[in-house]
Amino acid sequence: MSYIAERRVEEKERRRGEILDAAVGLYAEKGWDAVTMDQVARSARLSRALLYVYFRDKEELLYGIGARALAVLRDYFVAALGRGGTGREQVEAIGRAYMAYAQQFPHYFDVCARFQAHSVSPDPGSNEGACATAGDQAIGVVVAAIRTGVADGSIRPDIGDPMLLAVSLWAFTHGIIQLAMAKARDLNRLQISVPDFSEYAFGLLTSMTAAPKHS
Amino acid sequence: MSYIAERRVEEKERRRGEILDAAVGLYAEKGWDAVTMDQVARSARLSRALLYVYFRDKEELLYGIGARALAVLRDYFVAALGRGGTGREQVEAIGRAYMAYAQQFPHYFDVCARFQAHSVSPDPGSNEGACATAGDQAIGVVVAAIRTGVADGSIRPDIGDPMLLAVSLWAFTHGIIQLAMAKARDLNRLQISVPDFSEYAFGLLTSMTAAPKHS
DNA sequence: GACTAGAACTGACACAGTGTCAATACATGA
DNA sequence: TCATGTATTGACACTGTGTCAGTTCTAGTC
Repeated sequence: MSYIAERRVEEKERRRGEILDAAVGLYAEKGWDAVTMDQVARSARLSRALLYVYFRDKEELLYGIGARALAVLRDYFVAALGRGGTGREQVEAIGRAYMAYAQQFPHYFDVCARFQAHSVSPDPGSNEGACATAGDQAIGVVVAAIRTGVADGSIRPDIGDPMLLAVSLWAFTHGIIQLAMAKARDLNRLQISVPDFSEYAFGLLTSMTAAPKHS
Repeated sequence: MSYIAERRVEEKERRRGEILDAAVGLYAEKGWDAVTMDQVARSARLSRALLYVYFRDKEELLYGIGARALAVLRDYFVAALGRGGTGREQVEAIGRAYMAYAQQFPHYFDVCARFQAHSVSPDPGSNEGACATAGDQAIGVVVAAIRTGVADGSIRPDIGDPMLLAVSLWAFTHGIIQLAMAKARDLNRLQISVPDFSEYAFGLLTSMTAAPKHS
């Protein structure tokens, strides 16, 4: 009796995943605005109307993708934690992980950018909650690395609230990547190569948190 | 004979301006995505079809608004130049001008954010050219302030290419404002007040360019 | 093995918005 | 007055979204 119900739930979950797969694939291929629900339905081999059973509307589907994107990002951050020795190196590794992530999954970064730019709707029951949770976890990883750095002396002790620093670094790094990804053409017009810019800006960032040599 | 043609051109320009006025008003009121060409037409008191004589499509209209937005931003930057004594103070004043601008004209900042995020189409004949020009002028103001600062010793001399620093500062500041404007709710959830965050992050930025006390 | 309740699924519809075009109104100069 | 070109519009075709009544499928009941 409840075997069945259980399997039903599983299959529903699996299908939900298939829809997301299809949507992500199309997103990566042509960008979100150019993706139609009909294409998603075809790609997932089901009728368009059924999509609306699984996702209230197109935006809800985007939130579903966002939850995935942020979960992957969090995993990248966690993996970066292991790469650095000192806390400061960990923070730097997280920053580089964000850049690598954006290069590897431009469409995921695009979702992040959308969330960064637009205020999320205050509907707590939906996929948006999953986004917020994954986002909080990601920022939590940064905070942990900062705390480590302050404790081991690799980060200036006067940085104040680690959460404030974490959010600031996030904003900065996000700004770098966004500009580097979207404005390659314009940067070149200003005689700037994209890797040069990224390295330069990132160098500025890391120098910011360094503990002074002679305390 | 050419009196007439001249007046015609003027009137066309004026009407173009009226359309932009209407579009900007609606943009400020409800956000770009919710603005329809029909609303713009009604607001400017002409038929929808005529809009397409003045602007190839809705995106072209957005570029028109963008050109305005960036021109206003450039003027803010220029005005800020006069406020600071040293070059470093000028740079800081420009940053604060950007923040004030975003607060005063959220819709204009929104346009800037759109351009920051999405690559511009490579069509050189259109309004997009005006955007690029105004943008270049704005960044030029920052570069000038940085040069002043390096010359008068208020900015560290080892900052490298002023253009690189200018673009980096732009990216950082933009990142701060974007997060502060869109994520007020989330910041509060993380126990962070928006003004605190802005001041903190901005402080980090300004400390970055400071010349060392004992060179 | 029929019967049924409910879940999964779909075709067809209504609606909203964009961009286009043939046709009309208008103004100017001959 | 007419001819010519410009300004303007109503109506249309098209695309995409979200909804819903109705059909198909499936597990449980007798």
